Amino acid sequence: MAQKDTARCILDAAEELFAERGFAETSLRNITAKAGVNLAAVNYHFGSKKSLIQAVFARFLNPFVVELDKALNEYEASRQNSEPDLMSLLHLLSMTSLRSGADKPGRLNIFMRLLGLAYSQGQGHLRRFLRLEYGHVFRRYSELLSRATPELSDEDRFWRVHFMLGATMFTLSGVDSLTAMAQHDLGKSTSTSEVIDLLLPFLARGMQAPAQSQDS
Amino acid sequence: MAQKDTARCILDAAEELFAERGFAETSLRNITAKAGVNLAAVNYHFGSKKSLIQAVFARFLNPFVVELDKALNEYEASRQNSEPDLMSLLHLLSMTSLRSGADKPGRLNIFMRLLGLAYSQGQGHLRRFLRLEYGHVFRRYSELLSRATPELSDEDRFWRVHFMLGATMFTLSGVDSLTAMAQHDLGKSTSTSEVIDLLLPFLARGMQAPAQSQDS
DNA sequence: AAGTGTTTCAAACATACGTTTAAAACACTT
DNA sequence: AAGTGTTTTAAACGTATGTTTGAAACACTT
Repeated sequence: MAQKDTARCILDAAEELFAERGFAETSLRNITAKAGVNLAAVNYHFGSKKSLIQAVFARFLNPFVVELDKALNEYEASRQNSEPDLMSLLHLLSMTSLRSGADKPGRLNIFMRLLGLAYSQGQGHLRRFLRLEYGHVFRRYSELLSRATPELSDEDRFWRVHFMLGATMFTLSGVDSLTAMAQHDLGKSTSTSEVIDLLLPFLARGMQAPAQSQDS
Repeated sequence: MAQKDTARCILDAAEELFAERGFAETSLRNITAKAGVNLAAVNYHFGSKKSLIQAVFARFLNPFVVELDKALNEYEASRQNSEPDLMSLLHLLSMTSLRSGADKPGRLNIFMRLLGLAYSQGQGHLRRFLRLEYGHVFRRYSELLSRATPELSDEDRFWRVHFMLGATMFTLSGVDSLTAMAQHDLGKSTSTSEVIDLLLPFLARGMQAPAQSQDS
């Protein structure tokens, strides 16, 4: 399994194991055993475990931000005279995400789970890394999102963006377990892109809920 | 800080540290130091670190399910002739959650994080433990939720319930990081119950989005 | 006050971890 | 084929972890 490229084998194994068990619960020995490489290879190729974690993210995220940037360029060009629309922005993001993980099935799921772990587990270095490395594109998207929801206060928008993020991360990171449950409970299987089709209207409607003023 | 009851001191310290850093990243030495008790006390009183984690979990969940069951009794009694209403059901759940963790801030936070781990760990026995021990109350709530959203297909409802679950778990489990970000970005601090007040309309609106039929 | 069961304590235990090392194996130019 | 820079390897290092131990301290009945 290893012959091709040691660093790549390590990334593949690490990606899978991190998603299964979390960061702290996955040892370098687990990773190198699964990858079929020597224990020292991780430190040789990546320097440290921390850097390996960041590299796993970077491998997914680098192509993703390029794609997203391109998609945003097209989007802004095609809408130069009209304000951005929420549903189309969400659709743009989902399309870009699906396309970015397309080389390996389940990579989007894995990445979402990793992102969730990065938020929920300690890993302060990861959040700093993400913010520093990819902050620009996210801020650009965020700007469009603001213009697509001018009726929201900054506070409302901030929180609702994270509500969306939570719903999306949870759903996509656990899409395998969830589709299995859906299959069992409803007798109907659902693909990832179908799940996203169900998700987007939910998000858009939640986002567009009336602002929290005084109301029963 | 310890004199009163060693086991309780350990639970308090563990709860706080787990919430701050996660489980694997918190050592028994961290916990016992903070609790002001001897290192061996954890193993003496709880048997193992795993059992301590479950004990932290049970301390929140046992009163919670009792409270939820009571709240559902009252709810059903007061609405014997009318069908349940979505927003009031969500409100009931949030009130019960907040009340259950009211004696110490951050308790709801760690419970949500535990729940997230139970979901993200595909084969964790924690998840089976939950389903077996507390499944009845959750199934009862789920039944009411179905009656509150009769316009949804079983499939739509299944997925949207999990969208809600994801948004809620992510938000509340990371409420400390998120409020810190909000404080930094907006200069405004937000309490947990205020976050929930922002969350519920988002969830309710998403839940009530038009069903996904044939539409642009 | 002696006796008894419980709780605390300092110390040690075994294990697992991330990382380093120095030699060996390899790849590739000259 | 020798030389050179890169990669792989087995072994060891230092540290931190969860857990166990046996004696001391305590609480409480008799």
